[in-house]
Amino acid sequence: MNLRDLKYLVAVAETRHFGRAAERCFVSQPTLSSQIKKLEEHLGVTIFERTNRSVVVTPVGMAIMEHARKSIEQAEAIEQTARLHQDPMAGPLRIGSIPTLSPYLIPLIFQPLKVRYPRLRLVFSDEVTRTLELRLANHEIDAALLATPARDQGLDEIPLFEEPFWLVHPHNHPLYTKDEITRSDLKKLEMLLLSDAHCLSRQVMEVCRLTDRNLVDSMEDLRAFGLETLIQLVSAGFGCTLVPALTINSNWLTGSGVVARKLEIPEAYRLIRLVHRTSFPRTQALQALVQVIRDSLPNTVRSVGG
Amino acid sequence: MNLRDLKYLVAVAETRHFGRAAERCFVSQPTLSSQIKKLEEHLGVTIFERTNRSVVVTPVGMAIMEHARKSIEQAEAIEQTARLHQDPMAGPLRIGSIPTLSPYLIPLIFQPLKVRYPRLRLVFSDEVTRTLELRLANHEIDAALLATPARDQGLDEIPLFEEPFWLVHPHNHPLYTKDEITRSDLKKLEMLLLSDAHCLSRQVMEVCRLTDRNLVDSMEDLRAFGLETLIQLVSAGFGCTLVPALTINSNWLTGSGVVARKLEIPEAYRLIRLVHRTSFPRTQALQALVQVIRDSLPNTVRSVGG
DNA sequence: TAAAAATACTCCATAGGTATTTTAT
DNA sequence: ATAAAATACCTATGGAGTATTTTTA
Repeated sequence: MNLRDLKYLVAVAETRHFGRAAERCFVSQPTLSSQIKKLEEHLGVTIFERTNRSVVVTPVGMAIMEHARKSIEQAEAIEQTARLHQDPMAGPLRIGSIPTLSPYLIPLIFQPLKVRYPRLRLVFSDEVTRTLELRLANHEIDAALLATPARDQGLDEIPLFEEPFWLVHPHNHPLYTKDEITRSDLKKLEMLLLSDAHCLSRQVMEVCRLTDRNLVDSMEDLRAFGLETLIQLVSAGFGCTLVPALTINSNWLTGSGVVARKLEIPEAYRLIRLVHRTSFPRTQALQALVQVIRDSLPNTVRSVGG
Repeated sequence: MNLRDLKYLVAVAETRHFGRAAERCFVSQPTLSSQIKKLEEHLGVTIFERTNRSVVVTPVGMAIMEHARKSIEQAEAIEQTARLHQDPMAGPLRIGSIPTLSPYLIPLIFQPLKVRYPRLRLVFSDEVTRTLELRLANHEIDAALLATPARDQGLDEIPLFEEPFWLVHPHNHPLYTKDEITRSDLKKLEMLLLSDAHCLSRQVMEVCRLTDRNLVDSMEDLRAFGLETLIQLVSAGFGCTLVPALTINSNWLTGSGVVARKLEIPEAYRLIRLVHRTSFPRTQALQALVQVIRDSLPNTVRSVGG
C-alpha cells in the first residue's frame, strides 16, 4: 500500500468517476484503474461497485476511505510541519549560559535578536558549565555560552569575545588611591570567590595565583552562590573580588557602594565561546546568533574570531 | 513522500541506529540511509542529528514523527478493516422485501442464516416494490425480495420460488362446501384488495380477471394497508380475498375465523425473486442467501432455479 | 451506440542491492 | 582502530503511458 494509492481512492470516491479522478490526480485513467484494481486485490475487498454509468463506494470502501483520508491528512501535516521549519531562522533554538554571564549578556542580545530574526524562538537557560555540557550531550539544549573550552566529545566551539576581569573593592580600600592595579596588588588582597561549581572561581584563582590550599582556612565560609551576593560581601568589607567586565555596566554594581577597577594584567580575561554539538544541523541559526552577539558587545570586552 | 519512508523514519527514531532500523525494515542500511536522506532533502529539514556514535531525533523530527506514526496507523487500519471484510460471508448484507412476503419468509430463514453464516450481519427492511427498487439503485440496500421482475437498468434477478395464491373466505361462505375452487368461482366473489401500492393487489386482479373499472365503485373504501387488516375484513363478512401461500401457516390467519382454500388454477401464483444490482460484488453472499431460502421453504410453495 | 472502465503492452524512474569510502570517536 | 553512516554504481520492480478492447445502459 501507498499514499499515492490512497489519494487515488479518495479521488475516485469524491468524483465517482475514474476518468475525472485520474485527471485530478494528474495520471491517465488506465493508470488509476490498474492501481486501484491492484489495491483491491491486495486488500481482498471491493472498494468501488462500478458499472459504466456509476461508481459507488461499498460499505467496506467507506470504512477504508475514512482511514485513507486520515492517513493522507497526517502525511500532509508532515509537509506542512517541514515547511514551517524550513527556514533555519525559524523555530526554537535552546541556548544555555553560565550564571556569571547570562544576566549581563542576554539583555544585550535579546532585543536585537527579536528584531533581526522575529521567527527564531530563543529559549535561554542558566546552569553551571558541567550541567550545560551534559544538557548539550542529551540534546536538551542546542548550544551553550561557556567560559571554558568544549571538552566533551562531539562538541565544537565558536570563540566570541575576551572578557577581562575587573577588581571590585570597597570605597574605603587602600587601592582606591592607586592608579594601576597589577598582579602583585592582587596577591596581597583577601579574595572572595563563588562556589567552585562556577568556572569563574577557578579562573579568578588562576589570575591571582592562588591554590585550593590558600583558600581553605580563610574563605571556606564565604563561598557565595551568586555574583550579587559576592558584591554585597565586598561592600560589607569582607574582602575584594574579581568580576567579568560585562557586569560592571550593571546598575546593581554601581549602586552598592563598591568600586570596580580595570586591571593592568593583559592575560586576566576569560574567553566566552558558543559551544555546540558538531552534528547540530542548524549552523545558520548559530552563526546568526554569533553575529548578533558580536554586534551587541560593549567596548569593555574584545570581540574575537569572525 | 511515501508510507514506506515514514516507516523508515519511525524505525530509525525508535532504534536510534540506521543499521538496526534497516534490519527491522528488511532492507539494507544504504537503502534506508539514502531514502531518509532523500526525504530530508524533499522536506528541507533535518530529521535526525547523527554522528557515527549516535542518532537523535531533532525537534522538527519529533513533530514529524507524531504525524508519521498516525499516518502509518491509519494505513494499517485499512489493512485491518479489509481483513475483517475479506470473508464475503461476513459484514452487513442489507435485504429489503415486500410487506406481503417478509412477515412470513423472514422468520423461516432468520435462524438458519444465523447458524450457517454467523458473521453475516443481515439487515432486513420492509417496503413496497417501487421503494425497494429505488433503494437498490441508491445502494441503500443490497438486494430485494420481490414478486415482480427486475425492471430498472442495472438490476438482475435470481428466481427463488413460485408462491400460489390461496382463497380466504368466511366460515359461513357458500364455497365452504365446494371441494375445488376454480377461476369461475373467483369471478363471482366480492374481492377485497390491498392498497394498490402493493404488487399483490394487481396480481390478484389479474388472477381474477378484474380491471380498475371493476373495482372503483365497489371497493374504493375497502383498500386495506396490510394483510392482517384484510383478513379481519374478510372475517367481518365484507368479502373474500387471495393471499400468498406462505401466509396460511401463520397463527393469526387460522385464529381469525376464516377459511383458507387452495385454488385449482395452475397459473395463480407469484414468482418471488431476489433482485440485486448487476454490479453488486458480494455474489457469494447472495448465493448463500438464495440457498438458505430454498432450503427453508415449506411445501406449499414450489422452489425454482438453482 | 456511446461512454466508461478494463486490458495489453511498453518504458523508465526509482527503490533496493553490493561494494566501498568517509567520518568521528 | 573501529563502528557506523554516506557514497557510488548497478539491477529490477512496478508505476505510468498509449492504444485497444470489453462492457453495459
